[in-house]
Amino acid sequence: MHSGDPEVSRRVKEFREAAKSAGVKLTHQRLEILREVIGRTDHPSAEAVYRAVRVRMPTISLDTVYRTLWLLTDLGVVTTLGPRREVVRFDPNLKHHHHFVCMRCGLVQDFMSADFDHIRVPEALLAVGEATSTHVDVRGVCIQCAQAREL
Amino acid sequence: MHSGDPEVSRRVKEFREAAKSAGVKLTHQRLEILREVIGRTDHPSAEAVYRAVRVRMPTISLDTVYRTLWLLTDLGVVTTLGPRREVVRFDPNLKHHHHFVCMRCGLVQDFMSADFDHIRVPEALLAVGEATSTHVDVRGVCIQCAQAREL
DNA sequence: CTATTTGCAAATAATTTGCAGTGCG
DNA sequence: CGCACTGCAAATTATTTGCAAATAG
Repeated sequence: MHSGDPEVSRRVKEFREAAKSAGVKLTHQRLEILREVIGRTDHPSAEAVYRAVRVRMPTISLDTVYRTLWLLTDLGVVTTLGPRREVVRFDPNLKHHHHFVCMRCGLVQDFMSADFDHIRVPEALLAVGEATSTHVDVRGVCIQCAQAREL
Repeated sequence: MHSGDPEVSRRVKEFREAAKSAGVKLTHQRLEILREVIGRTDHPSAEAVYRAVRVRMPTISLDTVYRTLWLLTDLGVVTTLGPRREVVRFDPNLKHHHHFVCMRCGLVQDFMSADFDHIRVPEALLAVGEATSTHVDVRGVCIQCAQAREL
């Protein structure tokens, strides 16, 4: 995927519109960062985006990259892999299990399911690697948060 | 789950054995930390374990909690939620997708699957919350790492 | 006894923030 | 032309490490 890619121009245009309606300025830095992150499939860290963009724009700073990536996230143009700012959390459950994750409060509840332990994976994955196990994240809203919202 | 729980004693015994065969000492601190983490289902952070253990053992330090939790992880007594030490990574793919994760090199490859988008979840989850979407993590070894291992 | 382990304090790493100058609309 | 944005440097937060004293085996 390079800069001339129609997908990239489509997403850049999408961002121009989102930026306008959010009253956000279109700076050279923001466009470069956006082009870089859209053109990648390896889920880069802020640092990795910084290194790549700096080649074309040597004066850019790492904190601008951070600020811009969070801005893009807030505008719904990109997402993050896993939750924002994760601290290490420990899990005493050694059995193969799955998670229910509450999108409101971050609750993570384990559950077992023999069906989920070995789901048949798409044929196309053979080209990526060999699958060992499958883990399902069920996202939703937990009972407590659902009740709090009803009030 | 409290200290008298048979499950806790079973796991403590398991740890005593693992510790002996690894040539690791059984300190008061380690046993308290182990009891605390085993007795919880909320996947606590090191900080949370520290706060809880400090009630019974006021002189314990946060770094001992960290060292012990990683020790327990290395001994295979507990695991972590997500990979060790995660940096934020950004994902430009806004479509509902799933991940193939290589356990060797950390590669995360997106893939689509309409089947995986809405798997029927176990009835028991109704007691936990309302499910909105399902996301599958397929763990395994990617082609590159598999080839490297063959050499 | 003596090698591990602990607690303290200082070091790191990733990320965020305050501020003065710069540039988009 | 004014307010949002940038770059720099300094602050924060989570986690790790060096070291002298404490302790398990």
